[in-house]
Amino acid sequence: MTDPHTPDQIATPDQTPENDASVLAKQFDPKAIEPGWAAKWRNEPFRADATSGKEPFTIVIPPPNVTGNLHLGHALDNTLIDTLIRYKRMAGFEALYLPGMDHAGISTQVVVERQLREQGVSRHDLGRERFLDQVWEWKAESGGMILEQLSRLGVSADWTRERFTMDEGLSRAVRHQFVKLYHEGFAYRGERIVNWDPASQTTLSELEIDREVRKGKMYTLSYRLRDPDAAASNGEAGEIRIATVRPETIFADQAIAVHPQDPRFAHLVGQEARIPLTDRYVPIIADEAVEMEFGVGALKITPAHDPTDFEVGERHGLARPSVIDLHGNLTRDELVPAEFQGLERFAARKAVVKALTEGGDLLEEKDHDTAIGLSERTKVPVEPIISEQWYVKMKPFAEQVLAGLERGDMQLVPERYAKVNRDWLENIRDWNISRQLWWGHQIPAWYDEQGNLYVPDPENPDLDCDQDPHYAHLNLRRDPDVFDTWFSSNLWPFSTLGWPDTDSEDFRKFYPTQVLVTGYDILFFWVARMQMAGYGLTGQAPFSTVMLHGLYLDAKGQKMSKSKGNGIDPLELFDQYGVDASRFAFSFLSTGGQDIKHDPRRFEQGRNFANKLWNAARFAMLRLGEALPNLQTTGSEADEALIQYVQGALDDSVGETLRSRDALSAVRARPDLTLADRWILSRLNAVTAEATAQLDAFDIGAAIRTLYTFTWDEFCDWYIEAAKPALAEGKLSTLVTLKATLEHILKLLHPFMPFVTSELYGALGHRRQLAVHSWPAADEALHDADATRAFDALRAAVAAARSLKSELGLSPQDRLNVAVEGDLAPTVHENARVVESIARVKLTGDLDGRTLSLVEQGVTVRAPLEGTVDIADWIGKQKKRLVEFDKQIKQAQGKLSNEGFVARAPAEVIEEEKRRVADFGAQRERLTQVLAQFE
RNA sequence: GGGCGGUUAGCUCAGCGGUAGAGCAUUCGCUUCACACGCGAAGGGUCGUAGGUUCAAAUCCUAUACCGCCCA
Repeated sequence: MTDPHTPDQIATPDQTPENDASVLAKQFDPKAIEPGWAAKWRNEPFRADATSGKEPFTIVIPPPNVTGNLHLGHALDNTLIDTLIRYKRMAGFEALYLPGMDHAGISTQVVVERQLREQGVSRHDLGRERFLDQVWEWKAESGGMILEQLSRLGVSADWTRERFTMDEGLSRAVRHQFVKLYHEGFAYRGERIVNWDPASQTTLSELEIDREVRKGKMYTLSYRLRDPDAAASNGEAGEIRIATVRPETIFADQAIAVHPQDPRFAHLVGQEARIPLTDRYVPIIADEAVEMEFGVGALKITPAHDPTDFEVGERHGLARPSVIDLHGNLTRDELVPAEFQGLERFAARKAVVKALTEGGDLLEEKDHDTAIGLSERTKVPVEPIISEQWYVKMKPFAEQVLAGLERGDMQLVPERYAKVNRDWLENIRDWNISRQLWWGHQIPAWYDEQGNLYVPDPENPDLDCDQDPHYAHLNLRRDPDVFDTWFSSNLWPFSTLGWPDTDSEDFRKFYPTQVLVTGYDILFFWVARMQMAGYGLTGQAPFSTVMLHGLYLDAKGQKMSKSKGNGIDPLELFDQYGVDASRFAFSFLSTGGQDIKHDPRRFEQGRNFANKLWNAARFAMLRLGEALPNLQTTGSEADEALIQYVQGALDDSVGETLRSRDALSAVRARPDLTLADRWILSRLNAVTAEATAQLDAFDIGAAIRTLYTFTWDEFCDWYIEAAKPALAEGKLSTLVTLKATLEHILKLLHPFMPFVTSELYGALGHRRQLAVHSWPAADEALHDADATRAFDALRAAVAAARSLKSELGLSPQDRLNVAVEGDLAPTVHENARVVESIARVKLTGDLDGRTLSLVEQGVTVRAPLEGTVDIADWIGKQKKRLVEFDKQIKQAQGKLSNEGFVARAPAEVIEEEKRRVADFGAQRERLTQVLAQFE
């Protein structure tokens, strides 16, 4: 176990003479720079300008719960959002990242109630008004910590536009929504079976319930038939057997149901049977909802305590008395035998089972896995009860969304979620929007003493009915319930932008938004409801792209949860690896909406990468600093500008000089560019185009992988190494290439790793922060195929020389003499200095005596046979290569001699195969000669 | 019961029709004047299984096994 806070992670500046103030520390220390930038971005927010002429690019934050702490899901969401926002801002859009929070009805009320309980006070002791004061007080003091935590992530949000679902404007939006829905006939009151949470004393929507399979029992009960001679069905004469998992509800039974096609029971339909432990008889009915295979084929129907039974009851006109109260206890209703009255539901089950057993009515008890519903907040099993609630008709809105999806108004990324989205909308059910809570938007509905309903006038929705002069003669009482939390967050993309004032500047400029980024787990909860509200209230899709990412799982692949205690705190990851490293990991891990299994190695990779980038910049600054005093002005204006550009890196009094883009176009035309310069510029162009395309396709993972590989494997490992000789002599065009390429890379990486890139960009002498600079454009003029081919030969020669040194057991310092032959040998010789410097060898014209040779494409590298090489082993390896060459040649020739291939494959693929035959043929030939020496 | 995703090197994962990749781990050599959070060299995979389509399949189709998720 590593202590994340050990001081050995901390850079120690001024340790060596080299580390004077003008030079970067040897190791990147995130802690030294992150707080400054985070504070800057929090205190001087990226304000989006609603009056600018730029094209808008808007993303609204998935509002975190005001009660919450930052968890990895938030960190992932907001990293992806910020990456897109920073990219688009640099690319010239009026980018708006709108932050805010959700009041989170149940969660918040539960938190505050728990605190009160610790003081021995219940919310009822306080009363509604004082309780709400308490909640607001709590919110002001300790709520909303999450946004402070979020700002550590370095998000470039517009904090001047921060919103809360219960602030004034958003509350008004919620009221307008309800009033409109009511008067248009979409919002209605209805008696339905609802999911009741006996712990929090409120109804819950389907989505707020976790289904869990638990071990339970299935009981087979015997109900006596009124006609004792009736033929046996599934038991003895005079009885019917039924199966149930909830024997405590038998007192509310209204019928026994069998399947209409079930031959076992056909003759019993219409008969009556007696409920055990009572004197009450219920009819035997036939209904399609019964599964013949389930249990013993017959079920008791208890409309008040089961959703399916409720529907059966409706079809058959059954009464629906209830025997369980709101606290989950059996009622004191006369239906319930006295001995069971008032018992808690699970205690009641035991007591009823005991009584049934004693009475001989319980025939069988067996293990049965039952799916039960748990309140996702309180974890208590929900109780289906009948209650009058507010509902919204969803079908008409779902149809609008479906039509919109059909038209292509919205794109889902990854695309496969479009089907999930559609399927859910096609099977939509009405939405229970009332909650028996106090914390939330109280429903703007009033009742008079006769129970008549009053809802504000659509012309004046803001006026309470009890303030309305029209109703002055009435004694109105307001509905005590509040709306479901999602009845406000469904408005989030436009309520935050001023709706219902559709003329407001923000609404006109920034709505509809462009992208919505969130986890697929709230596709139904939130995304679909925003879609419906968007079409229903604003007439358009609230966003054009829905980007769904996977769930962040623990290292074992399990969902993180408080109860499991397997949560990983992102703040600790920030402490241990740095924020840039963490953002790197999130981006790197996000591919195609796949779930993400936590892997600390990805964070290490990010930390190492940030350090690599830091050191590349450190190197560049050291070289630029050394070179500067010796840069002689040639009098040429072009040179002068480039010298100033180099100087700008070190002296911020020079300020902005040439922009790196202009430096690139100026330097690319210079005839004295080295091969390495031409190569890296060509690669830079290709990578810029590639990463930009990947970002435009919302493939953030692919983009960071592209940039990581380019920065480390090409820029650091090859370009910097190859540039060292030219830099050592202060060559202007290479100095400029180095600086401009580095700056270009910092820009490309900035959306992903904003801290380290901003810091380094500043260290290079820029006063304006990197975030407000332009996204680099790919420039085809930099493309240089010849340079790529030649540099590849150089790399092959270097790799071969290094390999030889290793085979010969030489230490890196040993200057091995090597000779290079082959078609591309002239290129290698032209760049002898570079090869010698990188591979630490000496190129010689020819070598006497026995040699060890490595054959690569275009070049063969030979070295004197000395040192500790195991010849037999070496020959073995070369023979293996020979076999590999043969295999490749045969494969390619096979294709070329295949008529179908030659006739149908694209020309360039055929060319490629021909080239391979030639290349491998040549290598094979050279290798054969090499091996001949040893025969 | 319906739907979706996954199965690729020891581990965690990219790649998703045209020569099997990364990080970590492993072996060997290096304090080489940016970086040991580093540099260099090397070993390691018949891409779950079985069919099919195609000139060409890790990649497309069908079936199947196992793992996971969603809906009922």
